[in-house]
Amino acid sequence: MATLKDIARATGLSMNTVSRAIRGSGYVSRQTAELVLKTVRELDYHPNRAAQDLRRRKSTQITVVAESYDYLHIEKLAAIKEYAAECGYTMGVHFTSEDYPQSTFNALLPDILEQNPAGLIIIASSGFIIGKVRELCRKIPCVMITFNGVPDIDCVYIDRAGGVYDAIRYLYGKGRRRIVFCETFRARNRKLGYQRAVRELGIPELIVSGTMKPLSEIRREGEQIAKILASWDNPPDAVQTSDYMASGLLAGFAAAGVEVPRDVSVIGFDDRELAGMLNPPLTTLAQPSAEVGKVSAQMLFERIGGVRKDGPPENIPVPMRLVVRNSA
Amino acid sequence: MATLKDIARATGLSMNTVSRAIRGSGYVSRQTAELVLKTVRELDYHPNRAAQDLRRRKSTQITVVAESYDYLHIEKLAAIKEYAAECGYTMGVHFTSEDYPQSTFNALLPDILEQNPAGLIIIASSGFIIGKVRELCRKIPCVMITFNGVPDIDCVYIDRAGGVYDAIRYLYGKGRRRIVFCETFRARNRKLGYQRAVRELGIPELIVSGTMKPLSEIRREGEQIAKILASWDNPPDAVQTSDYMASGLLAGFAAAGVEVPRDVSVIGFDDRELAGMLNPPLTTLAQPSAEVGKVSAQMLFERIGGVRKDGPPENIPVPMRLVVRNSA
DNA sequence: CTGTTAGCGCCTTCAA
DNA sequence: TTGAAGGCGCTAACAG
Repeated sequence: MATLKDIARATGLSMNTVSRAIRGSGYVSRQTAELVLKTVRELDYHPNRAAQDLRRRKSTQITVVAESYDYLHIEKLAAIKEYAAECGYTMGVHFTSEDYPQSTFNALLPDILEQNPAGLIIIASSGFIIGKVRELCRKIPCVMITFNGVPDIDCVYIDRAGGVYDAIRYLYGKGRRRIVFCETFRARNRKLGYQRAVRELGIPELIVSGTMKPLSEIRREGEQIAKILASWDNPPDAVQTSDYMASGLLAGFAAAGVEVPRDVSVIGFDDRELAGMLNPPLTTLAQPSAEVGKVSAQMLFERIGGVRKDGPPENIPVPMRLVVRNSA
Repeated sequence: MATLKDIARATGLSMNTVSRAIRGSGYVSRQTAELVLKTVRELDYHPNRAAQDLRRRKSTQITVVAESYDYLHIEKLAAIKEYAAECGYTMGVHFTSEDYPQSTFNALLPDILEQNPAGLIIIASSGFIIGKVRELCRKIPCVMITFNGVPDIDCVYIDRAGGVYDAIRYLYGKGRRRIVFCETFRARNRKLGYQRAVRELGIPELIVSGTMKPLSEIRREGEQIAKILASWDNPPDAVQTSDYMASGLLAGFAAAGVEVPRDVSVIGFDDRELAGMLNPPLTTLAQPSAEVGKVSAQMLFERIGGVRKDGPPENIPVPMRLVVRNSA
């Protein structure tokens, strides 16, 4: 790879002049500048970021750490990368994953610190990692993407409670009065939104608990739950639950001769890829993944840029969007 | 952040001795080493990778470029990262995406080169990008993850033809004789595998073409195709197609009173998240995403490590796996 | 076993 | 408008 020195030699100028010409900063005659730029192109010169960073004493890379690898993460990564690129930064990525035992957050930390990133975005919700980040953010700007707000850490989270609240009101607006909330893994926030809505609307609180089984069994469980719901003396006219569970509910309702959405409406949660492919296509609350990624990057660069250098931590909820398809 | 100099000052040793002690390379007395390591911990010192790389004249970062952001990419990224970490490398990520117009491959190139990565893994299949990579790999080790092999470039690709070939033979083994191949976007390789299988097995070639519509309409199209297939005088007893299209077929067959898999078997392609959630759960050919990621990383590090420094380009197909669920 | 010297590629300060 | 000198954090080559 060509270096500044190569350009200097080729043009007969000093490295310094070449450097200024390339950055367009400072005083360089038009002719000199043109000569330099031409030579840069000829030698296919690209400045060395590591050297620049070293000299300027600041890194132009941010690092994203994702806990496990949810499919939806890819949209967050893309949005973060996009925003970072606009700010002139590159993005490194790490995964903490149960599939790869050496990839615990702790094991990753030295690698992350050695990279000396300008900032960190951590997608995680485990108490352990939150604790770690609490220490970490004294040394380096950190923003988390979490399930819930965390008072003393910058973080952005999806307003799951608000999303479900909206969904329940939507169902109510459609005339539904017996709305079941079918609880699944990590549904605490959603449940809160459900409860607030039914209380306000004065309709009965009907909560059914899934057994929090692994993904591969959720569908079957959903089928069974649908059959149980259908057999109630006074069956529900709507259900809110996860997309995964909803896939089972739809199959179970079909088997029980209950028609969706005529007899019962179903609203899912997440808008995973499968939602639009179910039968009928699932009305669901979409995770604003790209938005979350973008907002987290904005927060991070405010800290990095010093605009909000030492301000108090902020928590930003991002609203969900109800994607209306055919199931409700 | 603490530097080597800080450690040297704190211990009263020279920077060099400290450096050797930390790297465990060279001759350092046990006492000195212990003192250094203790101080390192106290000051929370982490070597600066940028400075190390600069001095050693080699980068310890690889870069992955992904064309668009398919959900399945996240598994490839995780596997690549894992392998890279084992080799002591970190991973930067870029996306070329239609959603973000400034993220064309060309626009990304300067950023990538400035990072001076030790190697590149490019997940893409457009002719344009392949052309670019052909130039690029003269300057820096490159491995591509593509749809098809590319003779003059290191690449790994999923053996789609072989996967479908196996699936057809599987169906034949189950007694199916009228097997339809339902063509969708980018199905050329798959079609080849289908054609080879039916030729060998001496059963009729039955190809139905989808209209390559956008994802959101594929499901509806699948429903219609299912109805058409069901109305044939001599209807098929099996269909192979994409997971997306299969979701529509299942819905359409259900509506037409055709039972899957009793009357007709359906085998999908990709094993996307939705496959296990359909009704019935879909038997499908799984993309070996993690395997592809790992193999591509292995290839790259062979080039980087010089083991295969100037050998001829290699093309490695990775076999698919038939995930048997309920639809076939 | 330990310290000194030099320099990776670049940019900032200062002087010309 | 240009150039020379110095140093970011680190390590390799060489002395001691």
